[in-house]
Amino acid sequence: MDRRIRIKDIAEKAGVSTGTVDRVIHKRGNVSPKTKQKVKEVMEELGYEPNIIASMLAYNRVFKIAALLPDYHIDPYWQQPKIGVDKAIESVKHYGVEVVPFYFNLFKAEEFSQQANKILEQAKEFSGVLLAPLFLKEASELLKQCSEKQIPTAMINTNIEDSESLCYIGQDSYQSGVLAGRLIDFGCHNGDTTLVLNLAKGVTNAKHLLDKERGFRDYFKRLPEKEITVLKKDFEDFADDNKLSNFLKNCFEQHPKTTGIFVTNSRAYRIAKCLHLIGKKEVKIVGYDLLEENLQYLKSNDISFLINQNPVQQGYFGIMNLVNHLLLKKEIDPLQYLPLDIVVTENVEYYLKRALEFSIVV
Amino acid sequence: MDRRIRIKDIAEKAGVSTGTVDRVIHKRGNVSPKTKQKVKEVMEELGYEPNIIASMLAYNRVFKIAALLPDYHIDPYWQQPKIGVDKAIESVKHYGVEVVPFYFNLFKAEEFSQQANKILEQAKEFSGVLLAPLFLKEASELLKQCSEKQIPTAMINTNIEDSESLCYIGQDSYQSGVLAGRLIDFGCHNGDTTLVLNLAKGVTNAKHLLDKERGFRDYFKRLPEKEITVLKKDFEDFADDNKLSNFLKNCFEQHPKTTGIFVTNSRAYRIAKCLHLIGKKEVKIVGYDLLEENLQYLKSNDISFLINQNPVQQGYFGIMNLVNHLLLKKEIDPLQYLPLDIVVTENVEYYLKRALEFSIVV
DNA sequence: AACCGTTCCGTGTACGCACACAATATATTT
DNA sequence: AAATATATTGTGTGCGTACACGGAACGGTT
Repeated sequence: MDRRIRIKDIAEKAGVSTGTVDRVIHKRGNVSPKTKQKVKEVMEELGYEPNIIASMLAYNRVFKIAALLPDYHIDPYWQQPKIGVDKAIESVKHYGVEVVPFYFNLFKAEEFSQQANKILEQAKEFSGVLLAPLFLKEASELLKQCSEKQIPTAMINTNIEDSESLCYIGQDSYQSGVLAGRLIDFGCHNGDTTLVLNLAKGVTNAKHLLDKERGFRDYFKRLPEKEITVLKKDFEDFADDNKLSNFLKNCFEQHPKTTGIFVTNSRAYRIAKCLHLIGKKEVKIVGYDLLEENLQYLKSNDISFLINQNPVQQGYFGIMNLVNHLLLKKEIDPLQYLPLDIVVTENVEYYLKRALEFSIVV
Repeated sequence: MDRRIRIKDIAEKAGVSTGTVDRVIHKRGNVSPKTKQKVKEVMEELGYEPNIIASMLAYNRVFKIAALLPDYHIDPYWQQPKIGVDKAIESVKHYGVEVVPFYFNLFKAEEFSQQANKILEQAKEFSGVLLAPLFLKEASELLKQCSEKQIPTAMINTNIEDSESLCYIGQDSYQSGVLAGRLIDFGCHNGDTTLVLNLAKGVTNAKHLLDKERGFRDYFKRLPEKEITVLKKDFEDFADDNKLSNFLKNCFEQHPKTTGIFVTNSRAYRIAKCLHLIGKKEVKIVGYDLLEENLQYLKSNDISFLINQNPVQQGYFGIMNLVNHLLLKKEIDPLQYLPLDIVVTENVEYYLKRALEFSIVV
């Protein structure tokens, strides 16, 4: 009855061959302006929509995508984007998509560059690149090179603005800071102090961390009824119980009215543990990410809230956007903010389950 | 090199024709036990995985799915699952999937039955049924009939347990009640009263509403440090400002220490409006769903929290699960709880955006 | 041995598109 | 005007699978 329009139908109606229609569709040139016009008209009139299935079958080529991500042996957080990437591969392997992972130590910019160069060396191999551009300078360079070579790139976790990247998938750092403010606020009283804590090696003034802090401060600035002091601290030796405990003790001595701590990355569990050690139980902690270590303390109510960065989805959508762009020629939204999920004991289970089962396949 | 194994490869290695392999794969019979065994062995050995793309192209048949949903003109909430359904259609239309909607008045069980019968009449047409089984008795009947006719069904919004349905996609009602308890608790003090309010026409003792209430009560039962009184009320004339306001006024007179109201469906905005009218500003409201009407009051802080039921995803995954089952023969998880998103002013934007852009296509 | 009915199996075509190659038309040069 | 280059168009094959059709093999009956 109302079967779908095929290339053949267009060809017949336009009085040309399917080859010519094909050339018009794929802009392969070698078509006279007149027939090109005619074909386009007929396509418009009949409302042609390509049959992707048949297209894919005939296309018969492998798309290789490079994925440049932090080594998840070094930071467990990065297992999660990898899970998402794997799910995506599973979903689209029928389309002949392959993903080649490249890992770097997330504390070493030079390793990032090294792996980036590896990718660039075999650039002809790759139809797209997924990356976590943790290092501004080094990542910008890679993005530039890819752009020159016409290789689309998708960024996750960290956004490098004004880059030529196809898209960024991740969270709105500023707004996640604002949200953290709101969450800390639930346990705050007038005159309290609250601490923004960055636990990281090396003084990483990464933009997304600064944005979080700014959002956090802005939340409290906009609060008319309460006066809250916001302090910002960095601490590098977060892996050492003693040092971290002492650091925290010091903080409380200097600022005894500290009632909330906002940990700007996934290491809130370190704080929860050390607060336990030094016997501070009433301090509210807000942190990021559903790591196993964090979940324990969330369940025991030592961590009040976790903000979920949806890392699995970041990996999944990163690949999917590249595929949609490359195979389906879809328009890609350059800025794709994922939701800022508020996670408490009562709803954590479902986020974990989703992260594992997440697969929309087809 | 390591190209994928085709039917042809198996045929050659097994010393038979592709037709025979095809018969084995599709269990069409007419294959001697011996060759059948041989073919299976070779498939196993070579690790055959069907090329879905080619399969779909050759299959060349239309899958019709019936979607039995409440009429969204009567309750705006139901626009959202429809959006999800439409997105799903968009994603899989290339596979020859068609969805035929059937709408019923969500306040009239007999309309549900009526539309269900329409579907059953043309049962041979449909390869699957998506439904929101709002009415236990009527829906059970439909599910039974479909099961007998071997038509897979997917349920959203409301779960009918022990039915023969392929899957349920929605939220865990009980746990969403628990979560609501936690959220109301943020603004509660010892000795306060809190109100569970069901705004619906007809005394719908739907199971999922009872579950919500039970979860809510259980949350407060488990609270050692506070003593909170939980009241449950139904009110039918929720569309009438005056009646609802009077009803609320009455409640506050009888229970002056009421500090929180848990609205068990998407009509929290009605309460927010009437609290405004009667000049009660300090009462916390927790409700469901990101309806336009609710969002206004969320932004003005008259509603404290909204729990997102992910209605768009319900529709989307409902269709997708049927497609995965029918086309890809995937194993389907019979119980798929979606996350219980806690929505506040600071993160609402991203949930709205996701609902609109949500589409994983491919 | 001829006939018939099963059971079993191979061949061929279609699905809609991509692309290589062949074929024709048109322009340019000699 | 012929020869050659170039632009334009048509044809055919392959992608991997599904399925209809027809043929071969086999067993049993007369």
